[in-house]
Amino acid sequence: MSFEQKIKSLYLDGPQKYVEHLSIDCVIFGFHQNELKILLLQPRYASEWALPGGFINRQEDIDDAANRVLTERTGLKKIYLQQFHTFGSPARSTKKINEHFLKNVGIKASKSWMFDRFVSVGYYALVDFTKVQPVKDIFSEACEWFNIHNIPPLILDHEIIFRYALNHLQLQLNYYPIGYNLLPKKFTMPELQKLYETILDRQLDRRNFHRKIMASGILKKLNETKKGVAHKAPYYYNFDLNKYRQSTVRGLGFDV
Amino acid sequence: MSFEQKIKSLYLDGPQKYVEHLSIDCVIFGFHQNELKILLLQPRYASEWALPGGFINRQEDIDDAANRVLTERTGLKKIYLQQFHTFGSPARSTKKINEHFLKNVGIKASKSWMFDRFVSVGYYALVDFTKVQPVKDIFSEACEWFNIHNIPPLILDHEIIFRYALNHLQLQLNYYPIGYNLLPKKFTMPELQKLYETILDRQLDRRNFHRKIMASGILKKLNETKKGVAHKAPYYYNFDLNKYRQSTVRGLGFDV
DNA sequence: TATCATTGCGTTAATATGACACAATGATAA
DNA sequence: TTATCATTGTGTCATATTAACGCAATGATA
Repeated sequence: MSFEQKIKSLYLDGPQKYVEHLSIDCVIFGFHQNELKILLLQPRYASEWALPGGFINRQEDIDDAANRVLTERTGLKKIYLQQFHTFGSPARSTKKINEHFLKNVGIKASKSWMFDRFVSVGYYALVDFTKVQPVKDIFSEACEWFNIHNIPPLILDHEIIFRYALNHLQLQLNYYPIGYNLLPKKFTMPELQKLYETILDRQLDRRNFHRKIMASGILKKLNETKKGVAHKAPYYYNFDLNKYRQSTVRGLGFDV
Repeated sequence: MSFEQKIKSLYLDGPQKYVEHLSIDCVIFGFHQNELKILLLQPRYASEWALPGGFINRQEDIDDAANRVLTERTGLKKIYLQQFHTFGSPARSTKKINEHFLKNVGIKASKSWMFDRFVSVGYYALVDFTKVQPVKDIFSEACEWFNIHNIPPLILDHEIIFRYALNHLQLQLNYYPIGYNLLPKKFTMPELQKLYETILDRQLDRRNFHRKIMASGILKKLNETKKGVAHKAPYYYNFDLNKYRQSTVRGLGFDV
């Protein structure tokens, strides 16, 4: 199917395949070089960026739909995924953006389910940055990582959605261990600490962090140090998956 | 408009007024006689009960829709309301229940938006039990309070929705003060403690509870004791609304 | 007037937390 | 080869928080 055919089919016959008025938006977090990043798409013919999103197949669970979107954008399967909020302002319509897009593509459509209001279910995902191969969708001309402190202007209420996701992630940090999904198999203590600091957006005491995280029992110290590093070489650690999954960790007392 | 007309209009012309495939479900919590209760509806011609719910007007914010549903069922306005999760299994269809209902009412409708799959946004509300006047909706023949430990069989996934709401409320207790919406203007310390114990489903030490809750500064002790009570009369308290609203209280350290 | 379950206020020991000290490490540069 | 030095691993200590429990005051009831 040609690009034009795909677009036409989506705009005109979408309701045969998808649930109308409903969409998914995903905030995909990755951690790289001590920076927390999210994956954004740039829609064609638009100046603003957008969160990766998609629609829900008529016979599909919304969680599955979110997983599908994620796999499509990152190439990863079995991703850590968490629903956090549903956004349902009546102003949530991409009518203008869609019309602008269609005009540029050269397709005429006076009516479309895509012009309607959409209620969007927000999910956030934690992924291993190094394993992601960003893939743009049919509407987009770019798919890139952005540091969470340097987000470009976003369409609609996508910035609000992102803020909600980040806040949810920060609160989550108090109740569940995090890192398994964001870090490589083995990592150093300073790396893990940086991850926590980046998410919480504040400094933590190195020594107290070590004590707390070890007391939770979710880490196993490996008999191996990082090579080729200036100064004292830190040990590698990995997660004890059994304990990791059991532990609600009762947070680590890290408040936002 | 007659009952039959209303039903016909809803089933056949609903999409003109409401957003298809989308609904609201509300878990309405009330506290009475040291018991935490929720408000349930019994749909006509059905053996199982249901959470109060409704649809979203085409130009209505979903939060407003939830507020509307709540006001309709309880008569209360400006209720404490919190979105907690969205339920989107493709199995969420009330087709059979609807067909059974229509058959009993004597209305024929082979097709209806009401037979479709619904994605439902879950809200929970905290209300002052003593001020609620339960009002049943058009589908129902009863609207009653049930102790959360004695819930009758519920339709669809409504029990799961209730469990999610309760869990969310329990977690909330760690971060925000609760009680203003669930208790009368003035109340005693044992009453407040019972509320916390009921929500958390475990006993708390009377003296430690007193100390913690007073340390948070959200209570004002009134110069008045409860009358007509056996044994030592407890003092009345009320909430210091300013401090109540400011305080995230950093929980009271009450974990689930 | 004595009883007694309940309330209000207090104490203490155990534990958790925050702030900081210091030696060990090992690549880098003199 | 050796000194330098930023960084890591581990420990200490004062303070704050928490859990567990004691005891006198209250006031309706017997």
